[in-house]
Amino acid sequence: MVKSDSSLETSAEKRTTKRDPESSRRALILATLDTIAEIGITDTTVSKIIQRAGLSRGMIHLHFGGKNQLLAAAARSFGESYFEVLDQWVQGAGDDPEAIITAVIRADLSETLMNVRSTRIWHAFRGAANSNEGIAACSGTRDKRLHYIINTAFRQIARDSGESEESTLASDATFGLLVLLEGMWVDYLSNADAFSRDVAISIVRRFIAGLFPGRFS
Amino acid sequence: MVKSDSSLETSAEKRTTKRDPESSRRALILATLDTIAEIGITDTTVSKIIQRAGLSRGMIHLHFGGKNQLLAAAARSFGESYFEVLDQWVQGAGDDPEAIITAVIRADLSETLMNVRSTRIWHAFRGAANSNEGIAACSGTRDKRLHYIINTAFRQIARDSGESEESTLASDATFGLLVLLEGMWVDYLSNADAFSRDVAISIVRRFIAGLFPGRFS
DNA sequence: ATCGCTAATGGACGATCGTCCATTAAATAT
DNA sequence: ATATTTAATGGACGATCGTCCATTAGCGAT
Repeated sequence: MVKSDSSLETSAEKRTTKRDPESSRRALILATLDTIAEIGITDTTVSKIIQRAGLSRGMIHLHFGGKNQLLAAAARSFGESYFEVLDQWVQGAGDDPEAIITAVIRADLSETLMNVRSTRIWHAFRGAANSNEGIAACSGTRDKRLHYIINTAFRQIARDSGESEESTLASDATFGLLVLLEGMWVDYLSNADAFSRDVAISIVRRFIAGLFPGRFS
Repeated sequence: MVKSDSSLETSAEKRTTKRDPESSRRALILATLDTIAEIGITDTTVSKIIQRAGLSRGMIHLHFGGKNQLLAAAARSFGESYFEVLDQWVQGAGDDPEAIITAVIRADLSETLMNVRSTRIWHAFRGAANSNEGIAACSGTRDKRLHYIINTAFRQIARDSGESEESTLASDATFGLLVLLEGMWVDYLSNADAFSRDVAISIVRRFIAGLFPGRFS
């Protein structure tokens, strides 16, 4: 009711009228993420954010209640965007667990998800999670979701390979893959130019192949 | 001449007189690192640092020229401390390259090097490296040194295994190990309680074992 | 046309930021 | 004992921080 009120609504996007709180919220979150990516979370101030968004000072307090809550909302939005893309790759992989794992790896290391902007933002939120509970919550949520997707697939692979359901193989593979992907993001962050996605994918797959002989070619 | 001036000098450490610039510098760096570990680099201010160090405001400008230079000095000090410990483990491993790799893994994942304080500090400096050149320089230095140690050992292992000197095996193993260790630090940072050093070591060794059949048991 | 609601504005506020410097005090040299 | 040197002090400074609120302005309802 907040969204689809006006009589006629064009297909693409809203008309740019002066009163659009939803649009303002999105603009503030986007400006926050861009500012963090560009100058770091330490130098991301209220003034810089509203300047980039082209809005007035009071908007942050009005729509989010304060800077910290805006940061938390931005972290949540960023995490959701990540899974929107990831889920698409996973759904495209079908039901085969090996294909799912491959899709997760390819997605996580793709230009769409792993780039200068996103690695900087993610790194910043990771650090801020220690002192901002809102950020910590959604940071943990992302980890849990990713963990679940990967672990489910590995457990099925282990089961298909004759391992007992509760074998440590699946949990070891899950842990190793998550750590490897996290490390890739850090490596990309500190040296994006020298980073090769193909090599990265190859390395990750070779690690998994060591745990599941015959799989992951 | 600044250090060994006074006539008699006790063996252990300096007397705690009121004038000791070297001691003041160390106190400021230590207070900086502790503050970053405790409340994050974003909230680490000049006031908090000098309060923790028990010194006066002017000391930072006097000894380092400003806050940014103090941060850079703290990053350098932190990196040096890391290698002091790592080098000890490596030297204790002797000349066997496989033992050297094992030592690097055990050292990097040891309580001494990987703990709540150090992972928080390292994560903060990684993020700050994007906007502070001094930090970026010493951050890159650490990576280069670690890369060199690991790569040298892997190349020798590859050579002993009959691979050609310039095979990609060694560089792949180096890349994979570094990424894995970096990922472990991130994983520890976001969930120190659930982290198991033994499992971590096992995972890392299993990855390497997949690249060098018969080695790393 | 008027009213009511609320998104939006932008300046005021006290607090705190990092820097700088006049001053004090401790150690050394004369 | 006195002078010189320099580590150390702590307050002043303007800038900027995040928050808040009195006010304006856009939109639907009456």
